[in-house]
Amino acid sequence: MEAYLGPHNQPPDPAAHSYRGPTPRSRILFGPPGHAYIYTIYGRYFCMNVTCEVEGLAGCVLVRALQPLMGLERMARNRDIPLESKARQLTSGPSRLCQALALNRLRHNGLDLLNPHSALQLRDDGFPVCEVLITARIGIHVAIDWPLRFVIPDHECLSGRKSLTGQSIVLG
DNA sequence: AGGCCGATCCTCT
DNA sequence: GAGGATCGGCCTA
Repeated sequence: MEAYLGPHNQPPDPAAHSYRGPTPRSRILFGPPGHAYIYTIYGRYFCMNVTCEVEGLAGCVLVRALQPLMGLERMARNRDIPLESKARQLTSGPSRLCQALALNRLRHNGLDLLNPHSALQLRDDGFPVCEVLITARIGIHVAIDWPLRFVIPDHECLSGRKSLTGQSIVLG
């Protein structure tokens, strides 16, 4: 995951969509926490974030990768890649995982991920994360060395193998 | 009204 | 490792 900070932070995060204040696209970021912010990138892909700050402030995490546990064949079909593809090919990358889960801006932007009636929900599956590596974010052209990317070291499904240098922290 | 460009992915070398 | 696809959104005039 990667964090993108709202303009209330000092210094403000110039890589964030919320940098210049609310716009029609970024209004979800200024809403309540725990909601999906999905945007179109390069005219053909989507990326999904989870809003994190209280209503009125912006701040989110971009989900860059996930480990698929079930429905792998369906994800492969959604991605239009061979059914026997490895997990990494399915969901390693912010737009790949949106393809795999068939997430799009029209249907999923703004959904409350903590509402048990939502079509898309965020739940704790109890996965034991014991070590997190903090690195620079990927694919941006400003604030390129801010330590705001959080990864599980050496995980099979990591996106962007590059820039794996950073500070390691142990949880618990 | 027009122009620029991106929190990417895939293909080809 | 480099380059093209592709278009909505945001800025400037």
